[in-house]
Amino acid sequence: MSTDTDATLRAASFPKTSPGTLSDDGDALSFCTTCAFSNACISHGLDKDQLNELHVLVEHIGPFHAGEHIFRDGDAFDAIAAVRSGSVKTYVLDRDGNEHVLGFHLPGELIGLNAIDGDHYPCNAVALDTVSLCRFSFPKISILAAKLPGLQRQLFRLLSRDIGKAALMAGDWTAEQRIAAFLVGMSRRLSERGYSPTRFQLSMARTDIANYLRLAPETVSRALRKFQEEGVLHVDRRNLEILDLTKLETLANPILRT
Amino acid sequence: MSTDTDATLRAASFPKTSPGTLSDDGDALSFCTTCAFSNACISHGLDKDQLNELHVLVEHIGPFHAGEHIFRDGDAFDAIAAVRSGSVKTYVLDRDGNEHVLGFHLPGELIGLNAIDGDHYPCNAVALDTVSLCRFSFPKISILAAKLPGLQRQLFRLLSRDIGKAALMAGDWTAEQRIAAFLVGMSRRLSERGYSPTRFQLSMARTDIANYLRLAPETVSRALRKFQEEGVLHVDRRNLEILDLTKLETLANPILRT
DNA sequence: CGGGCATTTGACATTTCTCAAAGGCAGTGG
DNA sequence: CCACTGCCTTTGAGAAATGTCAAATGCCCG
Repeated sequence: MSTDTDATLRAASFPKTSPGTLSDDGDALSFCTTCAFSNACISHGLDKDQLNELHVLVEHIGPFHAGEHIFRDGDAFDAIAAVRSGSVKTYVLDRDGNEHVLGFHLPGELIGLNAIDGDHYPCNAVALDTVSLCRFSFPKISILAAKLPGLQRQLFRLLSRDIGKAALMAGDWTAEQRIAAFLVGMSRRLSERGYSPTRFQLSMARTDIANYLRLAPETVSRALRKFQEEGVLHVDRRNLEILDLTKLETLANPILRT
Repeated sequence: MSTDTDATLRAASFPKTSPGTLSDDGDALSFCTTCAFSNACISHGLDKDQLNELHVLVEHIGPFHAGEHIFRDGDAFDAIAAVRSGSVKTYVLDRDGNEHVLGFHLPGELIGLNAIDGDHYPCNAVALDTVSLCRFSFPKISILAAKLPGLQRQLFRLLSRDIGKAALMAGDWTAEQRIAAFLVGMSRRLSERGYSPTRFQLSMARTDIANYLRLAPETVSRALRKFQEEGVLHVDRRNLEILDLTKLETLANPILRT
């Protein structure tokens, strides 16, 4: 279960902030360079004027600090958000109180897509480190989407993509395959954002990785050690260096289907 | 791996059929009573005229016979479809040729939603028994969705819902919990369509159930026998009678989160 | 009636989990 | 600056669930 260092921030944070936050960093368009959603919209038929219409819907919110919740299971839904910086974990608690990690969200990725069906978020979202977000009011973006076919299409695509992604980890794979797929996935997602595909720092605890992959933390630990012994990986606490990406990709192949 | 009793039907079937098929059964609106999608649209703000605009996009296709493919991994995507009758299995083959069942689709449910992101279907869809479908051209329905906020919203909701559903089975649950959740799910989905929640016939083989739940067929068999010995279930080949739905729901509780 | 599958059973193998404990890094307070 | 405390992580040994393999059974359909 996640700790919440300052629960009082929660109510004040995700719900609307003052309009001023939009230009807090002095450049309302700056998120374009860090927000894959916005970028994708450009490449899917939105021109500059249309993109501006999208921009006025955006609120920059945060920062959230590690352990702070962005939203909680049951909170009223009215916005999706793109991660600008930091990383976010989404999870649910089952009725026995057990945590189930649904995913990790890196810069450029959207959170809250699974809330569109319903009036409430169906999961919790917590910051793993210092997190800034772009908030998109969903009612407003829906109205805009009706006017801008490119935006509508992009939203459909993003939703559709997540359906496929969720099925990814669902197969019955060995612990090593799962972990390889996780590492390859992190590598690819980070490199898309301009980070090194081979050297990076994990923002989540081993227990979170294990929970996400449906393994015991001990199994994750042992597999990482084995990868290190085989020269595939260099592990130093949360700092990773992938020494043989090809080997990991081969292991992860059947999962990633790429 | 699925057999395809008549591969030649494939190319001719899912792609457009003659417009005449819309009224083949003499009642262009008849699918409303069997298609949850259409029903949901009504209850989400579409009036009769708007629904008619939706109807002209619809083509009734089929029937497909057991083993026939509705579409295949890699086929060009341009339509989603609602199951009118029968049931459909979706699956992928990994590069080692192993089948992975993604889901089963009963009357009223949509297939092809995970294809919207991309120009090709990312999986195969095969009829498990005799199947009729309503085909919705996706480009056309997108255009209509831009005009009808209720339809757009409904599409967003359906996509979002599938993201959540995919995460459902992803947890690490015991064989009994998985099978209980599967049975409860079937029961609920069938009763939504007006069938008995306690007596029904499975349209899929044990191996498909096992594959879907990521269990060995033997494990499914043993679990069903155990349920029968406990008086929870009566099993006769593919005919099931649920004797103690409450017990199954209790087992499935943490998975279904209901 | 016979062939081909799907399903069930039993015995056994193996992966992964569980439990218990030690090690190590980080932040706190003296 | 150092010791302390707490949490995350790693290790090891044993247990349990599930998978694998092989074979028998029974159903469906030609």
